[in-house]
Amino acid sequence: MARRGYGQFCGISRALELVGERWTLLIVRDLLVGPKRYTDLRTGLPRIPTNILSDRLKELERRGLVRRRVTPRPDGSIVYELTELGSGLEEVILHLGRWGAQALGEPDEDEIVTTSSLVMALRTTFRPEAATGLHIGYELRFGEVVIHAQVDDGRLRAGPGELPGADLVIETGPALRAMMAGELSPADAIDRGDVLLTGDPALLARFVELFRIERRQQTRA
Amino acid sequence: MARRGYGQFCGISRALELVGERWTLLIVRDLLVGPKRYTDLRTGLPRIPTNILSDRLKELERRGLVRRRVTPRPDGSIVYELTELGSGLEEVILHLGRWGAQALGEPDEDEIVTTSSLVMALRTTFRPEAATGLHIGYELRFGEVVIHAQVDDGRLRAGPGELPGADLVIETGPALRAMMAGELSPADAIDRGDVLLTGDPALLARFVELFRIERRQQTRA
DNA sequence: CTGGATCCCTCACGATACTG
DNA sequence: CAGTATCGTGAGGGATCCAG
Repeated sequence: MARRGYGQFCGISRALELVGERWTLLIVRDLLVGPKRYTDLRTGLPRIPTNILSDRLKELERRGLVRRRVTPRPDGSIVYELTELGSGLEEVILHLGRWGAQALGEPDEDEIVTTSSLVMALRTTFRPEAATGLHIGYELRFGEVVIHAQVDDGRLRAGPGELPGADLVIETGPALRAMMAGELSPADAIDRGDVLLTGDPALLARFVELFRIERRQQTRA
Repeated sequence: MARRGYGQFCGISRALELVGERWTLLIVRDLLVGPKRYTDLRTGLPRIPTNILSDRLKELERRGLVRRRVTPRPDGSIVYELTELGSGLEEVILHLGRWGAQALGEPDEDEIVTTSSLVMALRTTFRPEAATGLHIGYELRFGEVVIHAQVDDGRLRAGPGELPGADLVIETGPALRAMMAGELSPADAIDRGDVLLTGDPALLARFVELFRIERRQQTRA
């Protein structure tokens, strides 16, 4: 997108010149979950052409958002990770995801759910005010994707992989969004067989209070 | 950017499919300041090709972010305004501008400042916590661009045009960013002749407390 | 296997001219 | 004022190939 910039001396323009190109913010989204190798990024973004991924990473590095690092031996592989400047985009991406979630609807048949997108979906929809005093560990299984979310008194730690000793393991699919959007009650979802639980079933109702897709963005606090 | 979408069932992807194309978020930025006619938008975005502006407006309307409205007689002109969905992007854009402002540096010689971009710059950098109990009206003149900012106890109303009876009128240029970023003290700016004041000069120091470009984004509250 | 580079093709975007 | 029409260019898409 920065072929010739926007010609405006403005923070928003500058931001778009830095990360406004196609695919760029999705790469940042995945890197917000943690450092990743080239192949990890390709796996998380199956539709990105390899030359584009290569271009974007080089530009992001040149612009100071991403650092290319060789991990210590013995594996000695290359990982890409966000610099402090790049990490500063977290709030932007969380707000973007919050806004976009209300436009999600049902998944298109060619749309997939990836590990990083699901982790970020939880971070996006988490409501700290609903989590005061709570200590719950969730494991979430969406098709092949397995992630976890540990809620501790208004704080969330969400990441890839399972959570041994989780209070509740939720196996589900597209019904998850419907529940989080308040279009489908947890009870109905269970009845329909849209979710499979292992652990305390009451914690599912709690889950949809903690992670919620708001119908409408609040206009201004 | 949504030629074929990203193929991911994810709020961030969906958001980028809706507003990720080039120029789109700058159009939304301008519309956040208020409804605008086609020509107003062209003036505010001099580098946008007219067919692209036309395309973007049509797509934004089709996607439910923008409404095309004919103003009541006698002028009967056409204005574009944000729907509630479109207005929901305000937080995204404010965060984006906050992040991008730290990468601004000195203006390139072909970069301009527009009315809407300056209004949004103030909204972006406003710190409510620095404004408790204050009641100040500023008029800001940046080249040809004239805008105003009325601060009232933690709230900001910023818009285009002058502010009759302003407590302080600030005439300035690129030095404004340097001051807001803490790279240039208000006193030095006055000494150098980089700003021209009409009103209480002490309110300039207050201004740079109210509107500040942070060096680094806070990583996470 | 990872971490890319290369090639070709298409279509979105850019520049400009023109119209109701 | 509010766009449409036309046409050229280059970024992005897709497949394949290559080096460590």
